[in-house]
Amino acid sequence: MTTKTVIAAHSRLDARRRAFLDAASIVFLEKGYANATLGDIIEKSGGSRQTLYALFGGKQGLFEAIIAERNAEIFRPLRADDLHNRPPEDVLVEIGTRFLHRVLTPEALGAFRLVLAEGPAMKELSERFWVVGPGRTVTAFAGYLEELADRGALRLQDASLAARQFQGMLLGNFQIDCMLGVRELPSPGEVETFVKSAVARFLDGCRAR
Amino acid sequence: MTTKTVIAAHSRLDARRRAFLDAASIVFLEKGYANATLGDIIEKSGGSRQTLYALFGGKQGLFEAIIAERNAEIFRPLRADDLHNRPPEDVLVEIGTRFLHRVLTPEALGAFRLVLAEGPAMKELSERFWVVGPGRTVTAFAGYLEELADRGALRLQDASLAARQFQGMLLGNFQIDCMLGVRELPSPGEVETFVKSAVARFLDGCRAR
DNA sequence: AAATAACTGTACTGTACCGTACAGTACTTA
DNA sequence: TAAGTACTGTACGGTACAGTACAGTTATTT
Repeated sequence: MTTKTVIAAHSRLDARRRAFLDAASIVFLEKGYANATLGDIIEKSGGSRQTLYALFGGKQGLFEAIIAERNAEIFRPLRADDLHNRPPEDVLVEIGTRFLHRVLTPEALGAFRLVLAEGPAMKELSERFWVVGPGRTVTAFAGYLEELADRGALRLQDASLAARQFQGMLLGNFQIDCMLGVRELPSPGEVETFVKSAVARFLDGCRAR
Repeated sequence: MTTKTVIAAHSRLDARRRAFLDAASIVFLEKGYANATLGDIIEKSGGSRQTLYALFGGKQGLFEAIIAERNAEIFRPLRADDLHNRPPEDVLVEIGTRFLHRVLTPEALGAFRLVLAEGPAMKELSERFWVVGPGRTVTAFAGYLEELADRGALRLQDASLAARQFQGMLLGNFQIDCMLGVRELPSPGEVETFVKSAVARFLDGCRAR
């Protein structure tokens, strides 16, 4: 078996894989895990049942694969190289805005809801989700706040606590309201206003006395 | 049919109703809507399938009934009469603590998760949930903040915005982490520390400049 | 062109479970 | 105690769907 064979084989399998993942992503997000049927997914993907089982082992395997992928996409690190020597206000506003724009999309909210719904039944799934998701971002915030505190730009007793408060403030009711479907997604303008206000209040709160 | 008859009949039906609600509550919270079976619930309740259908009309009717009940319980108004002329710090800390203790229970988190999970499939359920739940509490916070602003105790551009930030800060990652099951419920001490810190930061943030 | 790998399509099995029907049993009231 | 009400238990219909078996078809390599 030559290298060429392997590559060709891989690219063919990978194309099928992609088709399944894309189809499953749509169907699961639309109907939820339990109400999504493999028939729906197979039809939409253009593939066959047999191949699905060969690639993912079954419904749950497919589900976990799409959650992992969505997750990597949604929570991939926020680039912040361009913000190096800017004042904390600017940095937090900028990062906060990017964060919210990432999280407040139909796909991200849908993925979150799926994990919440199936969480009790798939424990390690929610753990993996948390580690690369909310856990990672809050750690990143905490790191930056710690740095500010070390430089004396802020007074903090507990950077991790502050980071959790900050992240909560940002997500605030946006996430809940949007997941519940009681409001549409905020416009970029609304996000910006909200973040600026939150950052100002937060930083002033950290500087008082 | 005399009054006595009616009362007696009611109390009998009500006892059955209770048994079903209690059982369903446990089973739904444990397994999620889709994975909970009526068989489980009937067995646990000690009642019969027939009576379940007579009382609730089916699975969804039962589900909505338990969500409504849980909701009324979890989000019943927080009494605050005792806090009348206390300083804002004390009031917010006290109310915030009570709020968190209400929301951070297995039952409340479970109900929340169920509604989030089934939300898209049951639209008006999530709306009703929001109105008496998160919506009501954020409105209450906004009202109080507005009052403080009118008295000049605080400077606020937008009380509703501030209330959403405050509520988000409180729930912060507690709610997410606990719903995902990646941490245990916080101890009363941890809640208190967290709320005090959040309130201090928030109020200082509202007073700066 | 032969051989093999990568699929597709259909059909089937088995099971789980919602909802209904019905016949029977306990409790309540008069 | 008779009449009615409030149930229970079992059994069954119907359906939906995950997973498997297998025979056939198209691409890829040599």
